[in-house]
Amino acid sequence: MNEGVEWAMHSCVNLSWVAPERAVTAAKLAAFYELPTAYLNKQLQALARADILTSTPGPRGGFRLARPAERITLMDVVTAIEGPDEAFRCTEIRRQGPNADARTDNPTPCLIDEAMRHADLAWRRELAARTIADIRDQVEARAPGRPDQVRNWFENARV
Amino acid sequence: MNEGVEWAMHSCVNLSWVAPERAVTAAKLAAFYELPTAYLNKQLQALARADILTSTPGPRGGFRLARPAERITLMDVVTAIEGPDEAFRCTEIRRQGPNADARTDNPTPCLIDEAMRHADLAWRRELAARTIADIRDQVEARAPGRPDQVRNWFENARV
DNA sequence: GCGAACGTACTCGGATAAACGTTGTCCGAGTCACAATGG
DNA sequence: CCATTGTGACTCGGACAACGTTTATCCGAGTACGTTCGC
Repeated sequence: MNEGVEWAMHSCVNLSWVAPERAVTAAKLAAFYELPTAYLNKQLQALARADILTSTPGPRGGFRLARPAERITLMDVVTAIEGPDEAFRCTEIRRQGPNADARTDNPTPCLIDEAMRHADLAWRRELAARTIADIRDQVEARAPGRPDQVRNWFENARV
Repeated sequence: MNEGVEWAMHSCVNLSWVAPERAVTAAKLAAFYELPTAYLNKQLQALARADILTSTPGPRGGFRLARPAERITLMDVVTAIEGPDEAFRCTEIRRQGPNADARTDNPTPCLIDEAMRHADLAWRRELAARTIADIRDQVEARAPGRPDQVRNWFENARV
């Protein structure tokens, strides 16, 4: 799985602590975790394309959450970065070879594909059940000072 | 996800239809679906290393299931091919940067990692609940003649 | 005729290249803020 | 003093390389069978 998923999720949680009208630049988001700026920018663009973030160019520009953290699921973030395709892709090899199912219009689905999709669906269901707000709240419960710390650093840091 | 997973699963189902003492060569298993022989062989070796198949060299050699199909789960096959690592790997970026959690011995786990592992676990649970025998039985229910067809082809095919 | 040893062909097994996707980087287009200027 | 305009710097955005993993392939080590030779 793409490493950018981890970066994107942490960045979304951090963005959930800044004032809604304040935008944070990709450079600051990267500096926060010492990540390569240009590459994180690429991931943030993917989040913007998926309408998870909104991006504003120019001075005072940057990224901000496009909607409340309660409505951003981990599944949304994964889909934005990794793409909508599921991990297992059935290539229908049973249609090839000397013993291929004769009927090319065979309506019966590949049972292996079906089983893999079932598992994939369970995975997606779990991710769709957790939001950025859930993570944020749990962090706040363990470290009450964290929101202010993050907000202040983004406000004052000199990148 | 590795494409070999699909090949391995189909091959295991096919092997479940041959007599337990009859070994099938990698060449025949590959010809059945017109797959690249040498590369399928690589996947079969991985299955053998995971004790899912047993391999015997020399004439009349080949591969056979190491245990009844009822005791081979789809999870076993995926693990054998893809490796034991989970898809998402937490790199602990929260420990990096100016605002890193001060305590390096911080016992609190990364909550994002925890959520991803939870989803991964659900995925694994689904795959562990399905066996090669389940697939085999479902195929037989839909196509009663399939077992004989496969067995005979493996017996008589001239590769 | 029977048993054992030999040679042979066949199998897996791991070591070795090519292709694709991910990772990482760079510079240009667009935009907002600020400052200077004129009324 | 206030509105306007021009400048400038700052931001994202997509186009451009480098690395690593996956895909694909090949040849060698080992084995069981069939044959041959000796008794």
